Amino acid sequence: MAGHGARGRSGGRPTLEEVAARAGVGRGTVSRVINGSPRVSDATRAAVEAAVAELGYVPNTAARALAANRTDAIALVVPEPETRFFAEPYFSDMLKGVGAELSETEMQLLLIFAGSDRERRRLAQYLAAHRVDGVLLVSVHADDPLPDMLSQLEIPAVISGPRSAAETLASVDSDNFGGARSAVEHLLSRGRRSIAHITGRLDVYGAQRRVDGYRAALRDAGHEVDEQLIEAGDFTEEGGRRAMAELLRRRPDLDAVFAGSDVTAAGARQVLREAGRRIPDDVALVGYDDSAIARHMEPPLTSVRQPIEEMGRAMIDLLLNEIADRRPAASRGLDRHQVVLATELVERASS
Amino acid sequence: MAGHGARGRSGGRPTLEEVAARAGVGRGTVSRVINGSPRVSDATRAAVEAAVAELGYVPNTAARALAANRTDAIALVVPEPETRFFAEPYFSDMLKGVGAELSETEMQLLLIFAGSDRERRRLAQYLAAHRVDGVLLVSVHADDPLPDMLSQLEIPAVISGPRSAAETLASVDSDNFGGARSAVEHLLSRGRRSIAHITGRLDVYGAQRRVDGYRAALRDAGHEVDEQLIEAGDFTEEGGRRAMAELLRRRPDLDAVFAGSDVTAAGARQVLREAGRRIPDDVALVGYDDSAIARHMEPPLTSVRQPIEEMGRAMIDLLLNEIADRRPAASRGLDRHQVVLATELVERASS
DNA sequence: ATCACTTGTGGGAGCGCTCCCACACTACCT
DNA sequence: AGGTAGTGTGGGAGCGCTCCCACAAGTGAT
Repeated sequence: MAGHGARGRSGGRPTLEEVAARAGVGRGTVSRVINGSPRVSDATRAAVEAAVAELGYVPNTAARALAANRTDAIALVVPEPETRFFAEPYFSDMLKGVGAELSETEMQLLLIFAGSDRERRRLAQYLAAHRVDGVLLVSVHADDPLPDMLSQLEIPAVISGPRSAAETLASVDSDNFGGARSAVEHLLSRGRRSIAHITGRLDVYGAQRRVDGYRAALRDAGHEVDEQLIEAGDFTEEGGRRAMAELLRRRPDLDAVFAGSDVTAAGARQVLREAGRRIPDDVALVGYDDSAIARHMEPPLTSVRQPIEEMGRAMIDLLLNEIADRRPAASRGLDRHQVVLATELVERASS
Repeated sequence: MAGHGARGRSGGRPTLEEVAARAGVGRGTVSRVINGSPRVSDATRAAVEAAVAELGYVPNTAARALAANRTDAIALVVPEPETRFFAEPYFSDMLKGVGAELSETEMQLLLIFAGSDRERRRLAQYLAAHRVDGVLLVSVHADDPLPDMLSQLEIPAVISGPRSAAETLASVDSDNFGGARSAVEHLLSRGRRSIAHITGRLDVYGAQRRVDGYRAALRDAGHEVDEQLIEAGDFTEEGGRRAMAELLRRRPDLDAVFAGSDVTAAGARQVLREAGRRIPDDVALVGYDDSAIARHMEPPLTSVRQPIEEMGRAMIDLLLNEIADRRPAASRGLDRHQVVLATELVERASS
């Protein structure tokens, strides 16, 4: 017996070779047809396609992956527990964009949660085995080792929300600076003059950019920035309450608040109410994210919308380019791939 | 030059062969160590493991898949659009159980949405290419061609919620019969005598079983079943309203309602209120699913809880067995693999 | 001592592709 | 006529594993 040569014969899935025999051509030619190479005559192509159809041929992915050294799969890595993934519409919107953009291609999307340490180790193993051609990274914290690991393994990756202005990975972001600026400009145009800002977690780059945008809007309008009106929050409701109380103590005369997130705004709103301030009559309130909270708040919250679905699409675009570029040892690091998408101010009754 | 032999050499990932050379053993031996075969001496095993560690060897999945004809991946197929997946806690709970059970193994989980026709076609192609070793099917409609396709392709599959009593696929279900019976027994024990039932969609097997359980509970308690007290619903809120109105018209004296789902119960509750019936004083109400709706209803709804997370775990157990069994052309179809898990009645103020 | 197992090991063959070289042909220039 | 490209095609080699056969060496019963 020659090895295990007969394994899986007899009625198994047809192979390239069998298609070639049926079409009366060579293996290489069938491969070219399957992969859409232009160097095939129309007659031959038709013959091969007929054979493929008759035999119900479907390429063996494992063989292709082995020979071509690629997997035709990319991973969306969520460094959070499943629970948060389902709780936040952010991920669902992002996934929608990613899925839509990917449906044009042959790429398979894998969704990988890496919330626990255990899961992180599994993921590391998984990536080390190069089981995907590229990685989409969402909601990565500043000190996460994941991005560096990906660089080390030379796996193409795109991050949503760069970790800093010096981000080395390809990244997609919304225009935090512009979004914050438009929120403040909106408040100014409504005649507000004493506009406070409750920031997000300042170790998140996007939160820093929002502070920058806040400052820029004021300065561009000829106002000077009063540091007393800026108080650090952390994206949470509790943080919003704390910061609002502090701001109210320091500057009881403030007439507007721009919060770093909708959740923060919800906390601020509560404190404002308790202090007897009416919204928007006494104090105008603007949030960030345009989440469900914003729509359901009383009064409905003006908020800055980020185009999350489009961000997902853009991430796929970038990633597919990275993957394609890598094939013929491309001009790496020449042009940095950073995409920034515009935000939109959604005006509601709170301002 | 011999072919493209040098491709990927120089600093590429180490191969089995290199590990073997380093450890001073043959290829076969390394393979045995990697795959945990017991037929290796302790000394040799240690030497190989050292070499693996030194070289940072990680097996090439594609090569393994090609040689062994398996993929080490299973798919969780959701024949719904992403939106519903995120909206319903059912999926999130199930995923939690599946993930937990799978984390013990080397299997990779793929999440595949097949809501649209386009996505369905892609899925069919995907499955035909045998890109997974097994499939988990959730929330499948009675007339879905997917299960048959899987049988045809001889891909191991487990379905959550059998399509009928004659389900051929391995399946995991909660005890719909017992759940319904315990709900009705509960109402009887509370002194209710005229207990109505709003069914789920009767083309869903689980809904039929609930009706059976309802009947059995009444009969076992020595009551005869009044068909006038059974009205078909469809799991929706609107269906609940319609059915409740009808029941109230037919039997204005009813003093309890067992609804086929919490959502249905919500619809029924609304109609009861409008008819001036107090819950639970005039009419007791029990739902099914123990969803968030149940907890937040006014008054909180007594409901039958299904152990969804455990169902996820059980599905993985079954599927892994199916996959293992299939390898050596096993005794197929002898014992049908049907698991039924117990439900639990969660009593709240509505009954 | 002989036979029969058992245990551990090496390595050939093969999984089904892609890549690339070689080789026909054809077409168009000198 | 000879050269030089360009097109289409066939098929060898190799991707990195697993499977299995062959065989060495040890162990015990006869």
